[in-house]
Amino acid sequence: MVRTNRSPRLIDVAHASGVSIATASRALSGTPGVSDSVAEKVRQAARELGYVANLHARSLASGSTATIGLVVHEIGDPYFSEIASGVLSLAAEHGRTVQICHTGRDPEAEVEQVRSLVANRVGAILIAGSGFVDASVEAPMRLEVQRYAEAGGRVAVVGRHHLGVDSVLPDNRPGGRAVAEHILGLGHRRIVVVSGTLELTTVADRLEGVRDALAAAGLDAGDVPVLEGPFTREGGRECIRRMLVDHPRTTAVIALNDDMAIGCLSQLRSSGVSVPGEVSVSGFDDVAVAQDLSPGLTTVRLPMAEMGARALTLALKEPGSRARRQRVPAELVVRDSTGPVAGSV
Amino acid sequence: MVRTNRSPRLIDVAHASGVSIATASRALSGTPGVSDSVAEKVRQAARELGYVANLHARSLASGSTATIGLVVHEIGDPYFSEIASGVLSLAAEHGRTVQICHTGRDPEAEVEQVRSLVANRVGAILIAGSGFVDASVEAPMRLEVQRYAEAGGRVAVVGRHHLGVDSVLPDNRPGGRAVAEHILGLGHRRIVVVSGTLELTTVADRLEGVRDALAAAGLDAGDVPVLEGPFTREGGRECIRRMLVDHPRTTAVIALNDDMAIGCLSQLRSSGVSVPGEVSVSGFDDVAVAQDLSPGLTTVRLPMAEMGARALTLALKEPGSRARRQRVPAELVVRDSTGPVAGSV
DNA sequence: CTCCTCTACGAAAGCGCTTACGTAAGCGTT
DNA sequence: AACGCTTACGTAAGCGCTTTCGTAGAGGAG
Repeated sequence: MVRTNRSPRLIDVAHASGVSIATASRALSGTPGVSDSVAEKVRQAARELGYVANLHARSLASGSTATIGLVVHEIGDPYFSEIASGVLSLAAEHGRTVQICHTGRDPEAEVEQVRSLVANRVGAILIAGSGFVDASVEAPMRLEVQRYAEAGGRVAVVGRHHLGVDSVLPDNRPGGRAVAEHILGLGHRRIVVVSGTLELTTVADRLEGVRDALAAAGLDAGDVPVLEGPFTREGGRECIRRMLVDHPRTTAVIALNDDMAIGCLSQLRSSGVSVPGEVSVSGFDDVAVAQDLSPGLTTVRLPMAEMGARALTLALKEPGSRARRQRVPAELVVRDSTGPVAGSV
Repeated sequence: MVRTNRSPRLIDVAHASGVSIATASRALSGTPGVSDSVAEKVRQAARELGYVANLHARSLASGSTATIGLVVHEIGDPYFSEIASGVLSLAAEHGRTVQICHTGRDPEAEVEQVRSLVANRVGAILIAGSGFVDASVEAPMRLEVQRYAEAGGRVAVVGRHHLGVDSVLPDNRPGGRAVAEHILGLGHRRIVVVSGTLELTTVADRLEGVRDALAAAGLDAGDVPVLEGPFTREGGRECIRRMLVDHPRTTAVIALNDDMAIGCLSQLRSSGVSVPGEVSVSGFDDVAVAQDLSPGLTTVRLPMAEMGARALTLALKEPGSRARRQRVPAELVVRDSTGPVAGSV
């Protein structure tokens, strides 16, 4: 902490405005019990002195913090940085500061980070990013979060269930179904799903949706190979390489997030496969660049920034008697990366 | 703050290990003056109780914080989120937490945010993002930062000069020169620069570099129009629209960041102009998607994450007697969005 | 054996705020 | 006029730590 030469304290403001420190505190924090005239006098004095409350002292005394903690998998990933953007903007409006940590999708690091946020007595914790299908992996996190919540802490998650707290949940399954229907509607039948690790609930849910559509179209799940790779651009490239070898006659690729889809486009281009001429590609998320790719990426739009903001809103609200769930609609956005199956043109 | 039912306090640890609270404090924070045997006993007790120090109390008492503040223009922007990623990762290694704020490139909001970080007594402040050419716009920021630094606060900036503090500075000018030379080397002479507002020093520096190259090639600055727009994808699109009307014979576009370049590619494609066939396009920054665009974007690589990490390192170091500057090399990365001028093939 | 120097520890004073509690004044009742 | 109620403010007790200062005991020097 900077011992700013003479950083004014509350007592200085109190003296300057001729009131007690208690009254000054009340006036500045808007606690009732101060006449308007006195309150204004205090605020004036504070302004003139350039007084700003010491956050730590305030937190220590009041037992509450204006800081909210945000845990993401990787802040450099557009999906998360857009969520963070929504959180930061809304938090700023509420005069709250945001402490961000990223975990590199490591479940242990995740628990670690949450623990440290709890220790730092943040006012609320926001957790963004998929959970894990495997309950035993998810358990420590769930425990930590529950303990915090039961002790009165506020938690909200985005894109994650099974944690027993308020959540903002994108329609992953309906979204998956929607893209798949779109692809099927274009006549594609030799389809491949390019997927992140099936350990992630997000992946599982989206895949579920895709399978719903396939089943509805009378396709067997076995007819549609699922290529699994890292949930990143590189993962997308890798899956396409495998696809070109193992499933060369594929006409459509359903990638389960935009990152992978971008990798798919990249690798298909390098391999001289035209999109959507020979192979159609779809993504999921609608990250900002999706529309500027060439071809523009057909994908499912998730309002990431809004999701972040809504999670914060939930966390800031009085806790309900039970965990609230807000569904966020996923909207199919058709662009140029998908087209009718080649033979059918 | 969560009044965790029985969140153990230092005094609990002290009692449990049969020492005074002072000794317990010293043992846990590693302050000398405690025998090894006692220290170990205390640590053991702390572990058993699940004790974690209250950050606010510690900060209040000690006058220093483990939190570092990071100010960026817009966290949703890949340039900044990649910098943030570097900062977060390194901070985690040092056991420091990071508070991020974004300002929407609004100089006033920027000062505001810095002020609030100062008020919150963060341990160090990192500021990422271009400054403003206009000294009068930059002055309040400079003042705030200087005041903080003089009071002993640690500040480091990335991609920004004129603030009189430690800085990590990408080679914007040499980088600008390098791309421009590359474009010129391909035979282009009817060139347009697509630029963010010239108010930004980053833009000005890169443009300077471009002009260096043009001059060296015997071109007059007047021969190369500079189209100014928002420093975003949409800005890039907008500039291309103007270019197609006002400078229809252009064969190469030098965009001063990747975001704009991506917008340029997008608009050129919509307008049916082939890249690099009819028009070459280059960017600047090498954000992660640049390589996955179609065509892959020729650009200038800046190691954003590393820049963030280096700024943090500077801020964590003992302050030097004078402001340190670290130059970060900018490396030309040639991909497919640039090619020889059409007629010359 | 006394004096002095270290070392290891405890007592207690804050850090800058919030807030429970006390009190004096103002006002309406009866 | 006495009583209670409300409002507006002051007093002071912490919040959970760090750190200064003081002291007891061990050990060495004389």
